[in-house]
Amino acid sequence: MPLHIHDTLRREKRLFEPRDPNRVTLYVCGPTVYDYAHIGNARPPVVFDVLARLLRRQYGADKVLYARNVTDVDDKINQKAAREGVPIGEVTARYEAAYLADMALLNVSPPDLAPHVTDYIPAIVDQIQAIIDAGCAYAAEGHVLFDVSAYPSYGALSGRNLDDMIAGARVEVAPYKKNPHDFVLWKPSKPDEPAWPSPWGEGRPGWHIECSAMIEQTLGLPIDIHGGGVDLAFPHHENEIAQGVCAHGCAHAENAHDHYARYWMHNGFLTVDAEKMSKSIGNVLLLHDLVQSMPGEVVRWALLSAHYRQPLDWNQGLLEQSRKNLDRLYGVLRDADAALADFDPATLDEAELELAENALDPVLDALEDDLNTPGAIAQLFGLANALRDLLNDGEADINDVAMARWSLKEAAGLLGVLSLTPDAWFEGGDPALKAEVEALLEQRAAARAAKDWPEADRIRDRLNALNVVVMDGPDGATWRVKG
RNA sequence: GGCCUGAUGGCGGAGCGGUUACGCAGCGGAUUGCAAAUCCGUGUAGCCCGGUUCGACUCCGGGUCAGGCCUCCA
Repeated sequence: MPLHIHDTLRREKRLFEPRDPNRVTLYVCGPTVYDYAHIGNARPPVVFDVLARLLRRQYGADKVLYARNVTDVDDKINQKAAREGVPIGEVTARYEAAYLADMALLNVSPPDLAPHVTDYIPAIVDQIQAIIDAGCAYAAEGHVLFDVSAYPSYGALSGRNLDDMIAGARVEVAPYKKNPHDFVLWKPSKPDEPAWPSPWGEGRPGWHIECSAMIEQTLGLPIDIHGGGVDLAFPHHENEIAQGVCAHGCAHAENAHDHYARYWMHNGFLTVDAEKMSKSIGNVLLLHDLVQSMPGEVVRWALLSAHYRQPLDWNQGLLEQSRKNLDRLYGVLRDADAALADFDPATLDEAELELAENALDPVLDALEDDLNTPGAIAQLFGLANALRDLLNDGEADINDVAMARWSLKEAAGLLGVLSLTPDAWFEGGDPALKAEVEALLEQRAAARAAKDWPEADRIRDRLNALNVVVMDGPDGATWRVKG
């Protein structure tokens, strides 16, 4: 089944057809680097990382161009820098570095492009000028404002019309706006704020223009897929469309919005213990903290355990279950690796490799159905169970085991999980602990050989105190840290 | 007020007009010095009211409830 994507704008699942299969373009709104990312911020990069993996598999790694911007101009950044008394660049560099490090722990592949707003000011100024020249924006009191009345399709993405919004408006309107929903493209900076020269005076870009300008500059319009969180659909993405379309004089074109992006994908919100994350409730969970206390794959698995458009509740149960799911898969992998210790992969022939490849189909089918990651996970268990059956079958052909193991790893790679060795997963990656545990296991092996069960159990208790579970097997004991 | 989602077994969570989702947990058993892992077996669903249909968890209408956006939050 070819890839289908639920398009927010058309509100239906559509067959994905790139504009150019040799150059598939994907843009996702990235972080504003003024603080550590919270767990909700991690959902889009993980979800769209899976999409990027899928696209690369289908169109070729070098045919996909994935851009995720870094917003390094923002009032919150200015406030943070002012409060700390440091230059703005110090704040943005610090949090961008933390963001990238945390993303790496989640096994998120770096996007092909990570444009920074500060590197694209000329492109932004050019696009604003083009919008003015098209008659869709006006300068007023040092600001440049987009004139929503000049773009008839305004509201197509979020399903609103201007009349309804005016009726429901409860925000005070700036006096220089012609229409309450006109929004800022460029705004003047105070002396202590970052500023760049422009035809309208020293200032800085508004919130929405950065994305449309960087998209045009780096990917070219229209792009294939634009992604982000649902909350960005309005006003951010709505405004991006208006800017991108109008900068190209397409304000009155039929299906004008198609001149900006061909498919829109929005991930659902994340709650914490069934409540919205908010600073007033005090339940904001920082990704940076989470990845200190648990493997990144657990976080990643949890984020992928629900369909991306569904809401996801972040809670202890979800994390425990994610951990257990991964334990199960890594357990099969560990046993398979033991069975394949002396196996030479070169003995697999073409036909066998093709069979192993075909085994991925159920997983691909799920992902191609609007990125159904829970479905893909179910199929991953199918592959793991098939591998387990082979391992339990004394008669099984070792080549079949190797093929099944390959399929499982490959499928997991599409989701970006099972990237560690089973030992690294179970042993937790702490060399000091590993040395201590192995010393104790040697003593215990001696005690067991002498059938000194009380001593063996005393050692098990000591290991237990180290948060370690011992598993006695026919070839000696293996161990794992408890979840 | 406007717009938009969703409601599935003890829990998480999918697909599907008729056939086991999947995982976790539970229960019974096998195996095990103990334990873990593994294996076998097993129970539990589809918010409410109508309609369409031979047949609906799945389609349609109405209701109830929950959540989101309309405030430079992913």
